[in-house]
Amino acid sequence: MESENKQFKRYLVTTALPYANGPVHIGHLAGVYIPADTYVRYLRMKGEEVLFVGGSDEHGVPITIKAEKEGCTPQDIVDRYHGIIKKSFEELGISYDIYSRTSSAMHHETAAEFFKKLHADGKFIEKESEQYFDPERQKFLSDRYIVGTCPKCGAEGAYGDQCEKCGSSLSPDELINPHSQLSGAALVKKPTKHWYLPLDQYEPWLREWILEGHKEWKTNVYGQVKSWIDSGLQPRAVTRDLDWGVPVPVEGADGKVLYVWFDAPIGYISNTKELCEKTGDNWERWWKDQDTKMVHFIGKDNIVFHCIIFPCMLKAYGDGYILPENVPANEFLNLENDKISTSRNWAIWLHEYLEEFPGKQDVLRYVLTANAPETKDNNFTWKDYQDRNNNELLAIFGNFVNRILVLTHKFYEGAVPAVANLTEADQAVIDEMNGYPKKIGTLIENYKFREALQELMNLGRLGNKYLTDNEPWKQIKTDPERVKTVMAVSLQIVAKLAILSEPFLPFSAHKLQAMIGMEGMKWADAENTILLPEGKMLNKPELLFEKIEDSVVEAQLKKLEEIKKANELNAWKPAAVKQTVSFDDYMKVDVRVGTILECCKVPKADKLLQFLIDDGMKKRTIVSGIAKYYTELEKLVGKQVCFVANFEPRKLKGVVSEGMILSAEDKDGRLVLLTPSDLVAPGCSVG
RNA sequence: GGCGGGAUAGCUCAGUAGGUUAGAGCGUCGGAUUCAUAACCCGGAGGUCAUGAGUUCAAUUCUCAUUCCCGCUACCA
Repeated sequence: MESENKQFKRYLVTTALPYANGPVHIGHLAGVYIPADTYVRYLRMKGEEVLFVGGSDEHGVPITIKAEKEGCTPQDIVDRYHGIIKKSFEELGISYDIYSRTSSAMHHETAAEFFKKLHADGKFIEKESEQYFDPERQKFLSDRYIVGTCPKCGAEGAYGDQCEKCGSSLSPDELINPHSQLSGAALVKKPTKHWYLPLDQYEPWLREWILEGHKEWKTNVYGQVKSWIDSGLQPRAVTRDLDWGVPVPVEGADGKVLYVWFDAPIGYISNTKELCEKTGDNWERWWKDQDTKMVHFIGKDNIVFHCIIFPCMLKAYGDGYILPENVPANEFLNLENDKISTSRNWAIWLHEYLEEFPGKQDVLRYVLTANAPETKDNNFTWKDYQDRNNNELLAIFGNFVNRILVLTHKFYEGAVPAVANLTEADQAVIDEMNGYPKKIGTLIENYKFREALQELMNLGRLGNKYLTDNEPWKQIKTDPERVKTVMAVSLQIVAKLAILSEPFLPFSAHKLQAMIGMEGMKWADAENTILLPEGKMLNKPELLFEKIEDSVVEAQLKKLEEIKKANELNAWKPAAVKQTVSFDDYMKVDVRVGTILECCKVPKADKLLQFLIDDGMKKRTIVSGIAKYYTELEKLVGKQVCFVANFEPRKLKGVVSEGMILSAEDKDGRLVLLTPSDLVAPGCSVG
């Protein structure tokens, strides 16, 4: 099963489908799209047959929510973001053979067919469960459409999966007074049928295929897959009650669509078909031929889907579908020491970058490759961006090219001189430079893009050193014959750079190739010593990179600073006042003061503290989710707190809690216990 | 809390199937140079390899515990 030695006839390369509810940012690029594009460009230059497939993931609940919020249709949302994403990828030079979308007709057809066959072959199990139903709209609601009062912070408008006020994750059953976000109607529970893929049945096969057969996968990927398999796989629902997506194509499935994780990876197949239909190619040779090598480029949050679930789907389908040979998942990129976040607008958006930094695609590609999160989360800073541009890309690569071309025009009016009478040192340099194509290529084939780029720069360093060692600007006065050889050798290095930089820096590579009159070179060509023959006329040199000034970086930092400020201002206004309640209703709640007698952490729970409270009559146990904010527990003993005395007891992590301790939630989410300003008798009521 | 990944020079990262002085790039300091976008080239300084134990003749590398960061997942009457 080891693929190390196997020779493949063609490569199918996929990139995680970006979710079309927002634009693409530098985290996506560094983790997925730039490494994938570098890989693909390299393979093409090697003369391999490659298909590079991408597309937008356009189904799922968040898109429908966003549409609801903005008062438009889901299709409007995905049209907008698909447009932005596709265009920005093109401008960055991500060289897809096809970038399509899961709302396409071809995808709907393909995904439906895929489901139908699995269904017909009995690969699913069917289960019925009780779900919330909106009687007015006559449909089942997904978690996100169910709103109610947050059981934790009491905020109105908490969603069935999460309260945005306090950030706690919820299940619809926990919500107080659940009702429909669509109609406002109170919800009822009704049984609904769904189809499940029994992943557990594929466990022995997964073990064999990955744990035995793919020990070469990256540690983060292998480790996570192993832990999933070892802890026992569960059947996973492949359908949902929703009206946005691919309708479930069997009888009795009205109002149901394919679950987005089931539908999205099939998009790789649909998009392949869409392309092949246009070009007259046979799509099956890409997906059903053991001589095709499939590689999925993804981020670490996607490992399970691409290593376990999608392979199980393909395996269940059978019919010769191939499996990925590798899934080089990357870690995450931070921005200025803070997690990138779409909702907090903490990101550098690709489409904005392209607008603000015209012609600087390669700078971004360079920086994100040089600092790619290949083994651990990395940090992007604008200072680093500037340094890498000014001190590496420009100073080593751009500068070397420029010095050579300027000298060639100065000494020889732009005509390449001949290599003659090589010294030992010349030969050593030639040998070294001829080794780079292989060195860099091997690194790329092993997904070590950062190191590969480093080696490319080392070729530039080799050139700079050779030049300094031989000082042609001095020798031209004393030994012009010798200078011809030095310049000729240097020019071959420039030519090599023009070829080998193409996977990483396609725009600059093409610019350089045009300057020295080289076109359509293959990777293997770079192994030849003489790429620019004697007498060849070079075009006028232009600068490949320009210096990035402090002011540019400062402007970007200021922009981020403002986002941070705006976030602080927006995030914390007091919550809207809740619905009016009657005095009688209020009096039903019995709030009292109690004295803390004991306090300890609840085992195996991060957030829970267990209190023993003197309520004036007895000792009662109350569990409260404030462990994060109170670490010195001994200091709490003796303090008085307010608590709800007449809640039904409830079991939390095995401990029965008899009430709820009241605390205030500060704007940063911190919980602060409420304590009477003077000592009072335990058990006295608060009102 | 469970599982996975990570913690190495001022910064961003490599690395060690355990073995004399732990690497690279950038930054910094010094030198040399002027063909080149004040870029290049040479040299120096800079690390108790997160913390604490254990195994070993020997641990940054293996084992265990702890702390912190990231992802998945559980708990917040």
